[in-house]
Amino acid sequence: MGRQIGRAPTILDVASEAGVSKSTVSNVIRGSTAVAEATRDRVLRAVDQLGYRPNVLARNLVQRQTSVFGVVVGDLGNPFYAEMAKHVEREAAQRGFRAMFCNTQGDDDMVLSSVESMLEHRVAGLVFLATSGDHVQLRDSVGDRVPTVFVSCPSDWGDVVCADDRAGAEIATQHLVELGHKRIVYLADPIVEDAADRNRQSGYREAMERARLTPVVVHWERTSGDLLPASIDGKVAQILSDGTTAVFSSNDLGAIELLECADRLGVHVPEDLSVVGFDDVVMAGLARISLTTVRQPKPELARLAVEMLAARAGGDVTGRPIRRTVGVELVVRRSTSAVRTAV
Amino acid sequence: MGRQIGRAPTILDVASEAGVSKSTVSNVIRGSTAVAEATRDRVLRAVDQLGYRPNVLARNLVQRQTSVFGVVVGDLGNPFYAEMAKHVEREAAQRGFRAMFCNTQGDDDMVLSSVESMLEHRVAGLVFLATSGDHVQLRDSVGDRVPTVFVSCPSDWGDVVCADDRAGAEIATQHLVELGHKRIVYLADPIVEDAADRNRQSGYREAMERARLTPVVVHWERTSGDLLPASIDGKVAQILSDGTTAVFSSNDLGAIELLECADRLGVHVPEDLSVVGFDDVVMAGLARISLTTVRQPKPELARLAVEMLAARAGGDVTGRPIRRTVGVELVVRRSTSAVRTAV
DNA sequence: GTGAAAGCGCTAACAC
DNA sequence: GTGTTAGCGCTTTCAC
Repeated sequence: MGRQIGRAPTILDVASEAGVSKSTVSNVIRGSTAVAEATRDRVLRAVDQLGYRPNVLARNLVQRQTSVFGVVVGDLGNPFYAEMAKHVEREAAQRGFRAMFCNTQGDDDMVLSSVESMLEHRVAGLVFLATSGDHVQLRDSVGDRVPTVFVSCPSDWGDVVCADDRAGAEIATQHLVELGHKRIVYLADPIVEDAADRNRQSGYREAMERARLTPVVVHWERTSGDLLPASIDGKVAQILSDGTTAVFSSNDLGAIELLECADRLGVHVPEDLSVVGFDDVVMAGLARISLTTVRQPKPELARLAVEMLAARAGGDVTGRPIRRTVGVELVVRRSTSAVRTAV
Repeated sequence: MGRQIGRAPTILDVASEAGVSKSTVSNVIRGSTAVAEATRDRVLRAVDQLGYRPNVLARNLVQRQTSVFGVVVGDLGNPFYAEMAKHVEREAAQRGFRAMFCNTQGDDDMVLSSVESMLEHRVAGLVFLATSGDHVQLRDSVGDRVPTVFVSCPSDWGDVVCADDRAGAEIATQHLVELGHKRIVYLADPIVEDAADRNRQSGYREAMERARLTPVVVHWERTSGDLLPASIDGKVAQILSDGTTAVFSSNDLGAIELLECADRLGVHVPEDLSVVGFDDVVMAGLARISLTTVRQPKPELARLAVEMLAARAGGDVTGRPIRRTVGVELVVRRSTSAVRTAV
């Protein structure tokens, strides 16, 4: 008899409707082995008529693998991550993969539980988008069961695709040095993943030391992921009061917040203070922001990461973790200028 | 004996390891019916030792339903959508649902194929985040098999959760009217979903007519989703040349781009031109942008949408589509001011 | 309280 | 070419 109403039609319903066996239907659906023209037509008609849609779950169960990537992202509210997330999804889709997202708000426990859930969903791969997490515990939980790629956040395990943080920081600092700045502060935004921050810091230090200048690292404090209120003005005022004429922020968001502070404090950028960021989010290019920054090639990062994952998922690549670094470039805008000669 | 190596352990492996039947293991995992304390411990130990992780696919297959929502979003590069996406994911996670995202770039075909794929994955519900698509065709393809909610984009089918577009546009326009502006242009950004745009336009028209002013609607042209190059300066110059002193943009991104244009053209905001946006993206609050705008309550929109979907998925709500409208408020910043008295 | 057995919707040999 | 069959890993009656 007919199938139960209210239930999605199955391959069996199609089979009986078309008067063939379910394997034949299966063959047709997968565009597989030679099926007689006439049979295929009958099946297709039945599919159409019943509004049949293959159940991916069942397929994945028997094939023992899905075509879904799990993407763990710190904060979609941060334009850099949002832009990266978009590119990752696009690249994945182009290769026939869907993307499951988890926004962890930078909470380590959330990272762990999200990953757990994704593994239970048997994702074909895991993408970490700039997640700072306890990598040891994470590694334990992921094991080597599923291909994993860290994007824009160097890790000591799993594949890594990241920008050349060290070189980027170096050219950014060098840019400030060449403008004649002596007292250049490195402003560390806690949102930036630790390992990435270390690399950027080391690039900064290198450039500073080469110029025989003293590195000064200041840590930005954040209570949440949002833009900060005026409460940090004091801290910034202090930084500026001791002769600092330039700041290199570990990311654009921090730099933009600094710009806000400076405006509030009546400090002119770039006349009194030069500011350089890192990332080159879209916002940085707005005329009113016009932030000099180090551009990360977002589409390329995403492409390489997904390519890697797809290759591993398909078994085309196996073995030891692969680490790819892509170049960055300095985008000079109007937040930096030559240091003002002392009066 | 022993399970095959290289394969994830199954409930059966756990069963034999613990010396019980698989149903017992199943009972333990689901924290279900009374299981003897001792048995539970043995099972748990085995789970731990084997690193067993339940296969959600198998569970979903037999239960005939997943706990994954499909989220269709136009462009994660647009901060408003990115912020909404984040909230939707958070709300879903809190209720035990995962989120599968598709970024459609505003391409109708992409919407359709994304939805198709998500339905094949048997998502428990569908969220449309401001997707302008062919709703008729979409409806055909979704049918009434899966709960669907449109967020911030009114639709004639499915549940709808959206801001009060009409009222928002009205207060925005009213604000400009009260500031003494006579020639107020409505700038329509094509990114904004059609139905939402219509509502905003109608609010604008109403306020204009009440003030006995002539509505003027100008359509923004976009070649891609990105911020526009200087190529639109001409068009904007033209708008401004005919005595326009205020513009109400159908969204913040358009308003911010207008700000850019104005800067380039040497038009001062708000002295020469007042600008109001719609959405209140984070960027709008930056001191350097300081855009007067209509705030959409993003967290609330997301919460209501997910609540709705979860209720439908759980069968707690059935029947005709429900439409919820949430209030908006005008956030006055520094992009608007009283019209300058003619010299 | 625990186990046996029958599926969930599909794929993938393997016969015919 | 097409049909038969045996699972994929789990839940869920229903006996014991």
